[in-house]
Amino acid sequence: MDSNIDLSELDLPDKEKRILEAAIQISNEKGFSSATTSEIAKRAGVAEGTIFRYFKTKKDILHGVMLQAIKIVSNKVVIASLEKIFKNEEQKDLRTVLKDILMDRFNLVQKFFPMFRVVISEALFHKDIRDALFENIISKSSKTIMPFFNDLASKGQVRTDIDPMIMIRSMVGNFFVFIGQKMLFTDNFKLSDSEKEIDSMIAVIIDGISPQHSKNN
Amino acid sequence: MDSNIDLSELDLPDKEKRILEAAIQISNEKGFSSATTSEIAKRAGVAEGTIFRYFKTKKDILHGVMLQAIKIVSNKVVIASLEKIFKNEEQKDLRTVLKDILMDRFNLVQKFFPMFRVVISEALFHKDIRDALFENIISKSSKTIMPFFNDLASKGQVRTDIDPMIMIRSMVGNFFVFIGQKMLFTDNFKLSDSEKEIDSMIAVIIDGISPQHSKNN
Amino acid sequence: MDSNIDLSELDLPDKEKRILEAAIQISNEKGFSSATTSEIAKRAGVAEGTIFRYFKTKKDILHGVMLQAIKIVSNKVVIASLEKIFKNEEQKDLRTVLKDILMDRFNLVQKFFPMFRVVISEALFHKDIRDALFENIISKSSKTIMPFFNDLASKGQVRTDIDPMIMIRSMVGNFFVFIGQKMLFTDNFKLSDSEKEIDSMIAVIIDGISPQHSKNN
Amino acid sequence: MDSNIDLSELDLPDKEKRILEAAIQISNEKGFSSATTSEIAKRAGVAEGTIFRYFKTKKDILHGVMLQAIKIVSNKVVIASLEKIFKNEEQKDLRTVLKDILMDRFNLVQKFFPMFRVVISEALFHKDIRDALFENIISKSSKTIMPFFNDLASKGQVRTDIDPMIMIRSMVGNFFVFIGQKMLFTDNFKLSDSEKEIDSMIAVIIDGISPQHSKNN
DNA sequence: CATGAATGAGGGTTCATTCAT
DNA sequence: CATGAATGAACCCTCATTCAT
Repeated sequence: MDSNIDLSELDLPDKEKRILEAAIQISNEKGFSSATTSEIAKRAGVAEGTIFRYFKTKKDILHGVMLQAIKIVSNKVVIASLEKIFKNEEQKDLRTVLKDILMDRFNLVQKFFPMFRVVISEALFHKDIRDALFENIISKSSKTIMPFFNDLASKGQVRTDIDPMIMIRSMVGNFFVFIGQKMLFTDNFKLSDSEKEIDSMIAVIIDGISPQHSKNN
Repeated sequence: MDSNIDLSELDLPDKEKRILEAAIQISNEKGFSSATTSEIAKRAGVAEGTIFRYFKTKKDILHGVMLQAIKIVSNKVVIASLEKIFKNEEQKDLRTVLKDILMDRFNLVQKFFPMFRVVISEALFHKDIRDALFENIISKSSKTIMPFFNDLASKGQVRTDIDPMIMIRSMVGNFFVFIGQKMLFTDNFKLSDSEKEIDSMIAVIIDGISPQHSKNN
Repeated sequence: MDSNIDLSELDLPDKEKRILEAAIQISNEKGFSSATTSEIAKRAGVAEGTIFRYFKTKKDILHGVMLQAIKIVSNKVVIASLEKIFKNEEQKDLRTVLKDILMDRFNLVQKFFPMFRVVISEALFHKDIRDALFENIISKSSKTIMPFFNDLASKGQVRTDIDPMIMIRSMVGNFFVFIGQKMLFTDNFKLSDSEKEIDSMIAVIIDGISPQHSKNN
Repeated sequence: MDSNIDLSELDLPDKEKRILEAAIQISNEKGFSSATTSEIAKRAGVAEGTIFRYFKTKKDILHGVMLQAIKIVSNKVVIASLEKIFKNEEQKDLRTVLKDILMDRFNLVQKFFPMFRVVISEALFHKDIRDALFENIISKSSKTIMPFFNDLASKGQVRTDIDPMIMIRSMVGNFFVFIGQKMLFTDNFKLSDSEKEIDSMIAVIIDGISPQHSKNN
């Protein structure tokens, strides 16, 4: 879990990037409020004063992290999602599409886990972070996924008797518990080792925990 | 979210209890590392020095909180669970049993949410907390639930083609996302308003997101 | 100018007194904003943190100083003034009364010069300090002195064709310039050396700078 | 009190002038030690580094200000004073001459009040500033005013039984207290509103506070 | 056992000054 | 000459911890 966050693809001054990376790294190790600006500066290889040229207050570093998280999610998670999905949905069935998406998302979350850990831990206590999370990520993602779900529904691939929100939540819930278990409770986790587990998980998402006799014929 | 944690049923010196309650309350509001011993003392109605009679360091307060959380979960969640389940399983079907359990669990989590929020936020960063969580709660719960699941399986009420762990995870995942959404993103949430939502959720857990035509006949 | 302010007669906790004294001493040497809390603590013989048990912020130390200055002025300058004046006015003429008062006041200001220097320098820039100065000292003193002046007027000892305020200002002006010159521009000033100067000054206050031929006969 | 100090008549590089003006303005608002080089630079419209091309250290800015103050006083206050006085003294009596001078001086001090406030506040604490003040302004002014006073004395217009220094001090004292009251304790002060007050003040300076019956006949 | 005054290390932040561009 | 990013010492202030009462 050495948190080599790579913000290099972002268009930021070198030092600002290094400060953000250092902040994420250290916050990932001990939580944002336990990360000191002095340590962040040291890890970033800048003077402590330099931090405050780029971020007015320590809290603003966190906002900077959030902003990057939002950008990454917007660019990579949501938009890339759509493309992948719409390329695939014609040829493949729901099971395969879901697997593609989840595997991809797992890789992404794994890569940005330090960042997400920080954001989540802060969201637990600060409404403003939660609001940013909601407005920029959750509601945006919802708006993107909804049409896809409606499309699936119209093709008879998902239930129509249930609010799509709740089905999405099922996927998200499975996803997060899986992630949490792997990242927090499993040492040296490798996604490739878990393919079977993911298949099973998708099976449960799609068909539930009830016996399958009636369904599969 | 006014966090009236009540530790009164626990066998602790009055002051220790009040310190723990105060620590939970304040940590619930701003996170443990942002809670100061001075504020905890004030809220607990004791002198600051008194805290250090009961807890060698501030971190030990957290361990105290963990310990209580573990006791509560052991006593209430796991054991009470079993009793309820085993009383009911003969008469009721899976759907009803699940709903009973979940509703009860929701109420519990809601009541102890402050404590859980603190534990979770700390577990995000401290392996020792995670280990305590795992050994005392997760693995214990697993051991308790597994036989029940096996029993369900033998009665043909749940799938046998899937590792029970993964099915449990599905339930847990749905549970946590629901809890998270309600407690963190919904103002003035009341569980009673959500019964329909819970029914749908259970439907998805049991039958998945795929269309139900073949299944229900 | 070694500023041995002595607040011992004031009813304050020992440490608070020492902090105030140290703050006055150091501010007297370099100005309040150049005095650091670390140096104040060192001079007061307390830990830096101790300062903040007694004064919430550094600025509050200044308010503390102001408060003491106001108390001293209220108790010593204004009230004692009155007593002295009313004891003497029957027997002595204006010249003697003025001299008594001024000499006494000079001694006092000299003793509390460090404190006054700090207050004045802050008053130059901060309206709130000026307001405190005005309400607690200036207007209070005015109210005390005015009746005395009116009394003098009714006895034909001072002019009635001029607003008493302006006459008081003349005394105050002479007083301050004298003080300023002695304390700031004269090394090792001793008041006793200046008696003749004070006599002359009083002569000018009373009779002005115009030739005295017509007057003295 | 918007401190539009205008140093334009001085022979200085444009940027140096702007830096000095900005320094005076800001120091006038919050005191020199609370004025930051960054704010001075911003107000002057130059880069922060540029300040240090013209002034080796921040303290040197203050010396620069002092120097300008001295020049202004030398040029305007003292020299112009003389001219005015010597032009008028033949035709007018002491009262009128004094009024002319004071009114003119008031206008000047008002205009340069920001600069004076800074100089005075610094002089309170720094002997080197006091020394500069003394050598360049006080003693110079004295030397200029003394002959004028002697001249007045020889014409029987001022007392001869009193050290002229003390009479001058009376004028200066009245002057400063008046200025202080108007500039620091009066909102939106306009000199023109105070003509009567100034007349009274001059009356007190000239004739003192004692009753005038004997004198005026 | 309980207190809370006292501590001082270390927190976030500011700012005069430097120097590569 | 002018710039402004970078610096780091020093600032004010907080807080877990101690200890005399």
